[in-house]
Amino acid sequence: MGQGRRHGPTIRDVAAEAGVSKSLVSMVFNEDPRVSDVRRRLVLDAAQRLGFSPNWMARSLAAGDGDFVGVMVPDLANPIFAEILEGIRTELRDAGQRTLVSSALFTDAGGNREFDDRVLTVLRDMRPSSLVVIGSVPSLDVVQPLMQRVPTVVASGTADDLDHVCVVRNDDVIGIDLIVDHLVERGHRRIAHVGGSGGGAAVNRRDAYESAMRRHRLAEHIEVELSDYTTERAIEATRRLLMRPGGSTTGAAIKTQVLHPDDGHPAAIETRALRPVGERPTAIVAVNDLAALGVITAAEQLGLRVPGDVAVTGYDDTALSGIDRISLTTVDPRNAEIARETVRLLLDADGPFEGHRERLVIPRLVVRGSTAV
Amino acid sequence: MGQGRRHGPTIRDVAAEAGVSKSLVSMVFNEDPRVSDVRRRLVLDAAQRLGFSPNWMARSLAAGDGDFVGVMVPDLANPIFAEILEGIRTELRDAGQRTLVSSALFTDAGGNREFDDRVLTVLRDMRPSSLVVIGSVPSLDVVQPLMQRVPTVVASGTADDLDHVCVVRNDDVIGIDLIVDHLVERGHRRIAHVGGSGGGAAVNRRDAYESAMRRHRLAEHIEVELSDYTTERAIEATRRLLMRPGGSTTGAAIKTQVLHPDDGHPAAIETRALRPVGERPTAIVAVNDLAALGVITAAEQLGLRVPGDVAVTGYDDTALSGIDRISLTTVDPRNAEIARETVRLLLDADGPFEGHRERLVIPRLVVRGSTAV
DNA sequence: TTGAAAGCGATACCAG
DNA sequence: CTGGTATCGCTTTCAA
Repeated sequence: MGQGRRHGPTIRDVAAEAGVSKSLVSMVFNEDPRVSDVRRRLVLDAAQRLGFSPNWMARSLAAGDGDFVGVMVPDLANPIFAEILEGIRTELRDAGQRTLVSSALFTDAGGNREFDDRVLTVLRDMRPSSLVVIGSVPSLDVVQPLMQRVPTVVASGTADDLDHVCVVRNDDVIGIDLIVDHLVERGHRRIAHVGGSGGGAAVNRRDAYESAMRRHRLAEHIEVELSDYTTERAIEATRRLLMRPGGSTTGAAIKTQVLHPDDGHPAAIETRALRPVGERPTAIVAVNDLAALGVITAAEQLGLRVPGDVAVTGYDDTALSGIDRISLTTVDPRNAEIARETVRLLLDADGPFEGHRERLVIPRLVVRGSTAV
Repeated sequence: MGQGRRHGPTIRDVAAEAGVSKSLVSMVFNEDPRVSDVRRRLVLDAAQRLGFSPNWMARSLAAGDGDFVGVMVPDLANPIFAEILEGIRTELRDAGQRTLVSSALFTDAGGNREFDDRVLTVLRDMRPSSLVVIGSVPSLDVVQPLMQRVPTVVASGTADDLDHVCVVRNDDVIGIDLIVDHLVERGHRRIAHVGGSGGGAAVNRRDAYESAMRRHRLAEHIEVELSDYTTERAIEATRRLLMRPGGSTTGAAIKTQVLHPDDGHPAAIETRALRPVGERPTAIVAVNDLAALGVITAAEQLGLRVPGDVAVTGYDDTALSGIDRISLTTVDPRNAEIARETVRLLLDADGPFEGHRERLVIPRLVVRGSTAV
């Protein structure tokens, strides 16, 4: 029977306890200005006594609006998204807004990362008053119905051509320009790029790299070795980049120690051909910090010194790059600013966005040891 | 009026479209075995045509049970929690369970990390059929009412004395034992510890360190310098540990370059007193990888080589420790196993847990360069 | 089997 | 300010 008070007190209980009507209780918890202070205290005390707190589901269901900002972070593994998340959450809280954040990624049997669209379903049903997506979502069209109803902003991700969305991200063109300018200034001419694959920012950065090179009249030295955002792919790409194509023995033959991944001891000695100094890039621009790490690792395994023989740059200014032993020159995308702008847009909006807008934050160069002269 | 189809199709629409009653539609979506195949197809087709999907809130509200596992991750900034989360999500999915994960932390104006208990409210209202907390929550008592209703497990965190909870974590005593045994085996006797503060695992690990030292009859060399899990605190602790107390000049005077955090260039030269070799620890056990990084950084800034002058160990086996330039000997807490065990407990439970249980996973030593001989 | 009616917990509108 | 009533979208008896 309904007697079993299985789920805590309801407004009816509070109303009874306070000796008022259920409507009054509802109004009190909705901060309706029309209730008298006396009544308010009466209700609040009763609620306190009963340990009552309004049921959020029932509220959204009835009101047709959950009155909170829904935040989706597909990829929690990426520390920069966690950073942006905290920024947004903080800004939102300062603005007196409630937030509900949810993750949506999992790894399947094959080790592939998949997207759980049920999370979107829940979010939709909860009727958030606005939506934030941090990073890129595999299939943003699942959110499409939601985006048409509430203002939606994608922070630090891409959502090409998608309507009713505002994208806030750092300006990759400026960031890469800063990097290339810096390298050129330090005397580099043979500047290569490791990246270009993995979607979103990767393409922007690759294009920006090529433009910057042309701007410096270094078009002939443009060289892109494909890699995604991971250290592993970057290691492979860098090996391709630094060694003679096809492993030919024309270049200077060098010994390379391949370290065993588990114990750090030499597992094998490779003798392969490095590209000769005159043909080899003296600087490598990686698509992000993680990839830059791969570049450094690969270069050093090939016996090259960083930055002595080859300079390396990253992107994102993750905690990693600030470590003494890494000391990576990189670009700070200014995530705090991205978070701030995201929240500002959300608060200013009083309805779904029209068309597709973009808001670019100006990044900043962070010079460290990996490009020292 | 209600005509504005503001929120997508409902079961009523589907019922009308299919020419059946709303109840039937509900039963179909709840996989009630009593509906005939003909009717089922009829309903399913109609739903398909209308793009209908059942509203999760309304369902939880009416059914009094959301039929999903609620996962809370207070601290998304820590990569090991993200790792466990993905593991749990994957296991749960393989078991055919829906998951809703939510974060609950934000940084306030003062830079302190605060806990947003409203998230717990939502979770409670959604009526999850079970609950997972990844890591430690500041105030677990907020969840208390929930824990009494549904099976709750804390993965990789602590919840001392808390009732109706099962804790799954790695066995810190075994982990630290492995570390200390390894160091002793490599000839170290003056082994110090950096950690002990920050709650939860920190205390366990400190105690385990002291026990292990005593077991090896090295009680006289026990030395703990307080630090939490962060690189910054660890740097400070390590400086205290390696320098003469009070900055006296009795020890060998050495020059230390303090690098400017922004550009990696020397900002100042400190001349302070290092503890003499005979008194200084030859190995430092850090509470976790991040702290170990601080230990390495501080040691090297003081002119010591790692592992040449001092060996360093971490804990957690984060991606960081595997990097060539870091190559940190550490302990793998076997997060995948923790995730697996967590889900197993949840699925086996058919009601809230009784008392306070703990499930310990046996960790594994990962030897790398930072303790090389 | 199926369909009608009574909630789940709260909001919203209405006349009193 | 008050109650009563309709509603939100779905589940769940319980007759038919």
